[in-house]
This record gives sequence, structure tokens and C-alpha cells, in this order.
Amino acid sequence: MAPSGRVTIRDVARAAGVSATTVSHVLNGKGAVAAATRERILRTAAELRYQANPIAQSLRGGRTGVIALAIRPLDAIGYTLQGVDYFVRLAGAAATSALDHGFGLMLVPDLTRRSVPAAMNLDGGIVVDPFVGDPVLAELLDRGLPVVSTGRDPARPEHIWWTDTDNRAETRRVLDLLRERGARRIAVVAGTDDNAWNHDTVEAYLSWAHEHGQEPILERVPEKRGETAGAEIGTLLLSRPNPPDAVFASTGRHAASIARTAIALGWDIPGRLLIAAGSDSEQTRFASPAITALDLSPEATGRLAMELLLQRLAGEPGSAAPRIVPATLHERQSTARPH
Amino acid sequence: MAPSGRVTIRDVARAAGVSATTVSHVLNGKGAVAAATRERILRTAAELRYQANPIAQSLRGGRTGVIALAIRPLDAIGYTLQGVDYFVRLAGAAATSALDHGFGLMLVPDLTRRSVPAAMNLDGGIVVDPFVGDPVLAELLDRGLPVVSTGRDPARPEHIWWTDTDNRAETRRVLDLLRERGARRIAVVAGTDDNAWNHDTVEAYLSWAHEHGQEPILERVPEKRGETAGAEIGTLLLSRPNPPDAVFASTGRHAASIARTAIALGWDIPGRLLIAAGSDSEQTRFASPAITALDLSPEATGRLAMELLLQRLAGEPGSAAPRIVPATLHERQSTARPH
DNA sequence: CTCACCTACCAAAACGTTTTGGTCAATCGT
DNA sequence: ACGATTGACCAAAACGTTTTGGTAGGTGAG
Repeated sequence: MAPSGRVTIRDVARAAGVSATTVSHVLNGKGAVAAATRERILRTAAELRYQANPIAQSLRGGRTGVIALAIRPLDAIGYTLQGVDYFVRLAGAAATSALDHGFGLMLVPDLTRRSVPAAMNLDGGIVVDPFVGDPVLAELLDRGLPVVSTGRDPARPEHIWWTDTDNRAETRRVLDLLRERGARRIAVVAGTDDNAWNHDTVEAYLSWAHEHGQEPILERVPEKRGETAGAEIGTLLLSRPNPPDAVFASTGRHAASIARTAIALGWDIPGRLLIAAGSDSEQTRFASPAITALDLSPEATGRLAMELLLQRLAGEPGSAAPRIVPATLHERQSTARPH
Repeated sequence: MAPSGRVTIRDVARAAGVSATTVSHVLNGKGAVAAATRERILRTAAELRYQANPIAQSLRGGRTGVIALAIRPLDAIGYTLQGVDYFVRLAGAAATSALDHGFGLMLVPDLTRRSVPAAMNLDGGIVVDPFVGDPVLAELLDRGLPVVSTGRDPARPEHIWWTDTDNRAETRRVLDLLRERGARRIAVVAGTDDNAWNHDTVEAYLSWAHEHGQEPILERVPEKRGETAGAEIGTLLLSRPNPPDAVFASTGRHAASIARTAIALGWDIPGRLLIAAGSDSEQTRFASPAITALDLSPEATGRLAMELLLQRLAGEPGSAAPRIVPATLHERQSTARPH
């Protein structure tokens, strides 16, 4: 055994009476080795509980098998609450998919803020919801790594390796539903994070409102602000001289707190006010009445992003990017009203 | 430049007219190097944009700088929702702390279920809420890795490297509060995951009930079951011949759905029924009325676990383990009743 | 019988660092 | 003036694999 206490390929070779080359061949199914020899080597390796040292393999092969996951919205607010179940579901799906392909997924909180540890060698990266001109996305690309993002970076149109739901179409879909349910003055409450999701939502709303001859009622509330922000916005909206008859809030959290505020102010939901959310979460399912919401399929998004990345790493032609993931609209009590 | 296209330490050495040894010395601040030479080497390295290859460093040093994070309750249910904000907060704190010390945090979904990728070489591991006799904890320990868990494994008393809140004391604290607020028939709803948290909660409740001469009313509901489970349990509890006057549910999610059910059944909270939760979450803050809950300080737990692990990796004497993290009890509407 | 071609195996190089164990010249103490 | 010490530097070994480029012996075709 090596002085380190670890069993090396040489120990196995010595014990089996062959060269390290032959052991490597057997273990990787490469060269031509006699059946008897193969058996003996496999047996010896098992007996010695030999495990190839992945670092040495990486050094030779140039790959580490580690993929970075940067969840930008969480970087911005410090990993506190906030629409978190979306990110957990996405990260879980990505990690599972990575492990299935022999890769590990490493969580990397804001690479640009702290000095990047030397020990971090990555094969690729996934950036979730990059900001416009995102520095972390830039950093990874600068390192020459293949990167796939979840949501595009509008300031970097040449970066086509992203996955997302069709935010504009999905937004219109919800607006159409609200209109179909009788709403004629639909307000939208979007976040302030400077990313594609918010941009698309606002843009889709403004053009939709224009098309339907409705004066836009747009409010924005910072993602980092707590549930109280929803209450303020709700109060603000409902005390307007000409209040909305429906509210579409992009996060489930804000939708739920606006709904609660409305009810506290004596508004009936869905009788007098319809509510919908742009992202399903525990709050939307849990609110009373339950709130209609878009399920953005974070699992599919995470899995797809990982697969796209792994295809690129494998040098495969790679199916065309960007790739669009369909969302599911869960209709609930908050918009239940006969047509 | 090396054929790989990567700048190696030899390239720098050649360009600066010194040996690789000297470059390494300068870059790591090790040997004795003349000031002028040092300057020249640093300048050259910067010009060539030299970055030491971490894999080679790892091979030499035997360390990878990667720590595994296994979140066992999520492994059990497949990374869907459920008390998730606790885990995100914990994982975020652990990742941040790791990165601050030059380590990366790798998410490892159930190591025992899928074949462990060869490329995964770890320096240590953190296991969140291990089950009794947890196989993932066992696997990591078998590999000879230093492991710290969040919550102990009751089947492995010799494993003292864990961090946790004092579940028994905190449970009693909540029960005491409920009693102080007038409750005399307190029911407890715990999870079914076979881990220390559930064990401790149940154990503390049973002995507390015995001490206070109260007949225990204990229900258990699987963590994986959705919000509907809470409704069922709530109905069950309240339709007993002799219903409870307070419910302590270990998860915020179950507390909230039980509260909602109770209200739907016409019970006034906190007038006729008190509700408290053993873990703070978005649901407890968000329910109406807001629900009193223990904030288990996942950030502190995650940070502490990481620090404990890093101390062991650094070979430091290591402050005594296990380490206990204090929880904070947030009193809210659901238990607001004059003494 | 000989040449070519397999089969089964191996020695050495390569991956890019860090560390060990030097060498050589200049300086210091006596 | 001479041995000891120090400062500045370097060649080679080491980390544990995988891959390259072999060799030696056996076998089939001509």
C-alpha cells in the first residue's frame, strides 16, 4: 500500500502480478487482456478495495466532473426565503440529472464578490436567471467554460445557450384568462430584479394592454422586500380612484399577500377582484382562496439546462438552443368565475 | 504555451528566465526569492494570465477543496416543496461559509441510490437531518471522510460530530408557552421521517404530558404528504369526542393547513384553539392568523456545521462537538391570548 | 521456412503542480 | 584567511492515473 494509506493501481498490479497498464486496461475495458488475467485483476482489485483516485484521473483527462450552479436571484438577496421552492426544485432536478451522468453539481454563491477559491476547477456552469449584463455569467464565459443559463441575458444576445419558458406568451395567456373571466382593468405587479423574466413580463403586459385598449396599471416591487411590500402595493392599487378588477403578480408570494390585503380591505375574491400569479409556489396553493398560477416547471428547466450543457461537454452536435419549456396554468379559486 | 492551449507554470518560468520551482515559490510565498526576481515573475505571470491548474494542485496536495452536502429529507421526497425554505437557508449559509474558506459545496442527491460518479472526490461531507442508521452518512464515513451532520443519527452514538438545536428543550418551551396561554389539552402532530428531530419531539412531548398529567394526543403525518394531509389530521383531531384546545405541529406547513381546516370548521384561532409550529416557514408567517413558530436558525446551523468540518480538515483541536444552536420562538397571533 | 499478423502484455511518458534536496556564490565570525 | 552560514536559485522526484509505443511469442498463409 502507498505511504498515504491509499490503495493505488500499482498495489493492485503488484498483487495480481501484472503491470499497472494492464490493470488500467481491465478496469476501463480498453486493451486486449486474457480472460483469466482479467478475472484475477478484478478479484484482486475488489479484495484490496481499490478505488481509482479521481484527481489523478482528472489530471490526465483534463476534466473534473464538476459543474457550477449559480442561482443569481438568491445571490442578490442572500439566500433568504422568497419564491424559494422554484429554486430548490430546479437545483434538485439539475443535481439529479448531473449525478446520473457522472457529474457533480457545485453551489457557487456569487463568484464575483468573493475571491474564487483556487481549488475550484469546473467543467461547466449553469446560471439561473442572470441579470442583464450579469457579471457571474461573464466570469464563467471568460474562463472559457461552457455555460448554459436558465433565462437569457438580454445584454448578451450572442449567448444562445439558455433554457426558459416563453415568458411573453405565458404572460399573455394569463392576461387572456383574466379577460375571459370578465376582467377589464388588469393591473400587473412585477419584480425589480433586472432580468429577462421581469422584462418580458412587463413588455408583454404593455403590448397586450395596448392591443386591448386598456390603460396599463403597472407596479413594481423589489423581490427582496418581504410580505409587507405586497400589502402596501395591494392597498395602493385598491385605493386608486379607478381600481383594477384583476391583479396579475409575477411572484406567488406577492400575489398571495396582495390577495390577503384585498380581503382584509373587504374585497371579495374572485367576486370583485381576480388574482393570478406568474409563478406557482406554496403560497399560491396555500392562500385562501387558492390562487391561479403558472407552474414554470422548474424541474424541466433544470433538467433541460443540464442536458444541454452535458451535450456540449460531450461534443455532441447539440440540439438547437435556446430551448423553450412549456408552463402549466393551474386555475384555482381566485379566478373561478363563470365566463 | 502547452499544446493544450493552457498556460502552465513552465511557460511562466521560461518567459521569466527562471525555474518552475522559483515561480511556484513566488506564487505561494514559500522560498527565499530576490525582490527583483519576484517582481519579474509576478509581472510575467500576470501578462500570460497564468492560473495554476487546480487539479494538479489537488493531486499533489491530496485535497480537492470540495465538500458534499446531502439533504436527506429532500432525498426522501425528491426535491419537491415541503418546508424547503429551511433547507435553502441552511444550504446557502453552508455554501457561503465554504466559499469564504476556499472550499466549494457540492450537492449530492442520494449517494446510495445511484452509482457514485468516479469524478467525485471529496474532502468532507455535511449530512442534513440523517435518518436513523442513515446509509449516506455511513457511506461517507466508510470512505474515511470527515463528516459533520446537522442533527445526530440516533443509531450511531459514537458519531459526535453534529450540530443541532436542542429539540427536546425547544419542544418543551413551546408546550410551556401553550400551557401558559391556558391550553390544557395539547395535541402534537409530528412527521414520520425516522430522524432525530421527530424522535426528540415525540419523546419530549410524551414526558412533558406525563409530568403535567395530560393524556397525550399524538398524531403523525408523513412529510411527503401534501397539504391535504394536514386537513385530514385537523378534521380528525377536532372531531374527537374530547378535542384538543391547542395543536403543536412540527412543520410549519402542517400547522398552517391544520389551522386553515380548523377555521373552516368554525373554530376560532386563537380564541378556541391555539396553534404553534416547530419550524418557522413561509406558511406560518403567511397564514391568517399568523402562526407562532420556532425559528430553528438554519443559517447558524449550516454555518456552524461547515466551520466544525473545516476545523477538522485543518487539523485544529476542534471545539467540542456536538454543538447546540439556540432557536428563537416567534410569538404570533395564533397563540395571542392574555395569560 | 519465412513473413506477416495477431494476442497478451509492459515500460515509459504525460498531465501540471509542489516539495525535497541539493549547488554555488557571497557574507559573516573568528 | 578559513570554515560556517545564508541567500538565491534549480533539477528531479513525487502525486496516481491513462495513453503511447512498444516487445515477445504464437499462429496462419504462401
